[in-house]
Amino acid sequence: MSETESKNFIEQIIDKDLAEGTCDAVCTRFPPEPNGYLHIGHAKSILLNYGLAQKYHGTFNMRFDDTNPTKEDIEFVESIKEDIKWLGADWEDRLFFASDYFGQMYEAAVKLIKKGKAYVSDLTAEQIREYRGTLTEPGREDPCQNRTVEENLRLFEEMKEGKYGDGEKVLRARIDMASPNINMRDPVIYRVAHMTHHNTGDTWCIYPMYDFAHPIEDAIEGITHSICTLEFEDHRPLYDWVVRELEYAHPPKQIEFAKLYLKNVVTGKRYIKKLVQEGIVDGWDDPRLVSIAALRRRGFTPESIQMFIELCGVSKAHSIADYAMLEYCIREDLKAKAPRLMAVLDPVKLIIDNYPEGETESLTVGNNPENEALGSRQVPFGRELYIEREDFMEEPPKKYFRMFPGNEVRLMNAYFVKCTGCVKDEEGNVVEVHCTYDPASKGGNSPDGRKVKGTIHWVAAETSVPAQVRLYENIIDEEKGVYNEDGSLNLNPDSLTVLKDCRLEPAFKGAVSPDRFQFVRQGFFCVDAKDSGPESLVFNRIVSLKSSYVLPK
RNA sequence: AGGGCUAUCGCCAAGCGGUAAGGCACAGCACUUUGACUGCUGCAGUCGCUGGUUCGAAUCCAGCUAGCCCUGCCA
Repeated sequence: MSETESKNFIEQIIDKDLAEGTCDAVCTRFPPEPNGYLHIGHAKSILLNYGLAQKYHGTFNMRFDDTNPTKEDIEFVESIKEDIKWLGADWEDRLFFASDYFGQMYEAAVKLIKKGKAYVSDLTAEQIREYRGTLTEPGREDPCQNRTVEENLRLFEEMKEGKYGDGEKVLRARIDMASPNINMRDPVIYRVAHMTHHNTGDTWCIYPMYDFAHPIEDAIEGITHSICTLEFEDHRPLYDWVVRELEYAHPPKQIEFAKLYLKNVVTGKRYIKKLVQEGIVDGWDDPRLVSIAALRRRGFTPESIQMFIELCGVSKAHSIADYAMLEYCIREDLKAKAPRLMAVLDPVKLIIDNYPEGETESLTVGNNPENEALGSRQVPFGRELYIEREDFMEEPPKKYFRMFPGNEVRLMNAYFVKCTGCVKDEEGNVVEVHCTYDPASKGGNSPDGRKVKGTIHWVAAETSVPAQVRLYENIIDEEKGVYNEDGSLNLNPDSLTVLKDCRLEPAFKGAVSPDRFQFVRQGFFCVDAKDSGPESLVFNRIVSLKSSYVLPK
């Protein structure tokens, strides 16, 4: 970001902290719970935290917030690490697990008990709920809240020793049962859970709650700015309370920002689950979804996602970004760095009547006219080609520059051809377009300097690779939104279109598997990384896919 | 309803008392070996509403309205 650009509100807070000496370096972290796959929303948090550390020459930590063994699975640890690495955020050697701090958290709890700031409660979960009061009525004091320090110490020790079953006892912070902020009404900070933890095994049978654990994790790691999403705003007083009561020398500061939502996209786990069950998508990484893995498979690059997050900005206003912004970013990133090959999605034969029968030739074509560093390739040419069905019109509308009888166009990188007519079947469908070519115009320019207004792409019929092209659209109806009124998913049946009989130039062979492609709106073909590796290809006829013209019936 | 937060163009988003940046989208023109890309142009007389303070308010004050979050031994 250049210096002239304005700073977001978090940067303004950091600047102030630095200026006032509240902290002297910046340390951020990304603390996911390993309970699912990362999606585009997480990318914002990851890139925000990592970006701030970079910008301020500070550090960025990776930390799994694994304080609840009942909800977590080691399975997700690896996929999360992989996704973050792919996105480009580098935690170097700072990979941490909250569970590694269980000992320190236990000591912290003991410290609170000794200060008279925590007590063991015998209340059941249900009773605690009752005693908590409601949004409008204050809570009532816990009957156990006046236990002596010694008794609390003994009971908490016994909790740790495994003397009590799940739910039998909890440790509560003594704050204020009448607080208008429900989080401050003597929150539970430790619970009993006899369960094997993926990291600590059976060492512990008591586990700290998020509100107690998180500020400790941040303080231990020397995090200066603990950035989280808006729903934790109400928890900040408790975060600050923990940090203050534990008397950390350099208290971390919690800052909240608005989550990133994307228009017309499903992120809810239960909905994705439903889609998988119904066979509508083929998993959490289906290209129509927005998990990091799905975006990767669909052909998005890390750079495009970084650009997108940067473009979206950071604020506290609830917002839903337009999918078009994401598409803009991938176009922007790929346009100069991906090779552009020719593919005909809806082929119709083009026959050059004056081209010698049986002859073929090989043309040298640049891989990307905007980037010569990408080199060139040989493309076969011959008498029979395929062109896009919509690049021919028997009776063209005004301002149609492509093939119509009598019109001359350029076959990209090849020759000028003049359309002479077409052949139709008994139903009136065009089956062949005919033309003559100008041998002097090889390479796409005529020595006499005459110009053509249209240039179309093509593939040589004989050597072309038949393919099915899968067109992915987001699965949600743009008009009606993600869910129906009854809460069911609103499905767009056209979210996946398979175009059969597409024709690709031979260079696709080897570069990609010819039967499986993906399509990003406005013309980017991307290899399905799940099958064929991560190269991305730019499809050359962009406008044809926006259907600027109504095709003849 | 108690508490917390938010409200500036269709979508993001600057703005921090001196007279509404920018990007996406959209539209028009020019250019072009793809009608793309690129370039240029246009796109908020007004900042949720109503009052007030001020020479001056999107910015300060008061009141209202709308939306989001909070009553897990989840994070």
